[in-house]
Amino acid sequence: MTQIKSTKHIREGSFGFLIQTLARDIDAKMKLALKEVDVDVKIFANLMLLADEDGINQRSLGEKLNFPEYFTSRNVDALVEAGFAERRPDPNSRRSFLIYLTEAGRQKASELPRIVKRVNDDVLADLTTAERQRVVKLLQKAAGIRPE
Amino acid sequence: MTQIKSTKHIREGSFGFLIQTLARDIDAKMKLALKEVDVDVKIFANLMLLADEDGINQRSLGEKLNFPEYFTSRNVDALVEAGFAERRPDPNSRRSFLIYLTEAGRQKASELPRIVKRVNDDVLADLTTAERQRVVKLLQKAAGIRPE
DNA sequence: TTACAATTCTTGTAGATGCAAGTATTGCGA
DNA sequence: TCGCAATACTTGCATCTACAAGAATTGTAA
Repeated sequence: MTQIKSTKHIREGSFGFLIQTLARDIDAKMKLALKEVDVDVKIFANLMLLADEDGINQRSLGEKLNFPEYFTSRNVDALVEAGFAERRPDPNSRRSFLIYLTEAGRQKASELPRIVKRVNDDVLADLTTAERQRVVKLLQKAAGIRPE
Repeated sequence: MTQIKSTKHIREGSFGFLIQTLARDIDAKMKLALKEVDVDVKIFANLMLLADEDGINQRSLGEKLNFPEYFTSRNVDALVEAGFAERRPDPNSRRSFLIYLTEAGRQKASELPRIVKRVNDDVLADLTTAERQRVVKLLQKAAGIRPE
């Protein structure tokens, strides 16, 4: 018998539904894992990015993470408050700040990659290594990221 | 030269980061698309599911969508308020309701699949048909959904 | 039957998020 | 150089979300 186009079928075959379901799941798992190192999930992405490249302004920080401006603004507030980063005046413009990690921030950031890896491995437990690589490549393509 | 393990590399190769980025993007697009048919993104998943299978209680509605209970409770509130569904007493238990779509709800639900399809197609524009099928299969596997 | 646990649903509350409006600064064309 | 648009960032507010606690009902075991 041919497959009925039930909404269940549509839903579970929907890229969007799958993404949303996985996003919720990953978010909860990250939250939990980040508790171990006392990092709020809210600031974690910023912290990792700054470890790689600080001395940038908030706008470009946000752009690199696909975060809206107001979000970055508040995230930097939280980073500063946690003692992980500081805003320094931009010598080229008085309307922007350059964000630098503190030593504490850099230290904390170094603990994050293993957390990320663990959560990813957990979520992808049912996939083989080859499948993981394939799905990441496909998602990069969908997200408009070209692998270097 | 070998690839440096920059956080940028880790981030963009991270399943979690990709999922979160895509989730945000899809959510925004769905919100926009659903405005055309005057449906809040909050209730849209419930509406679609109920079109396929109503007369179930809130608990199983939530389970099918991987939504927590409190979320379903408020979603049904919204559905009822919008005139798309009604709570009827469960003949088997006074502590649960069975949720049924109204005619308006059923009518509205019938407009949704094409919206879902359009947004999915938009997000997946850069992927071939074969690639789309592959990524959906892989995500289903990661989400623990077995294709029938 | 009685007491206690489990089920089903709701709600209070704190914090997160998104939008739009606001401030300050800079760039640029007339 | 004057005025207006663009840039960079912040904030108020309404809404949403997560968590935990609560209320009503039902199941169960002694």
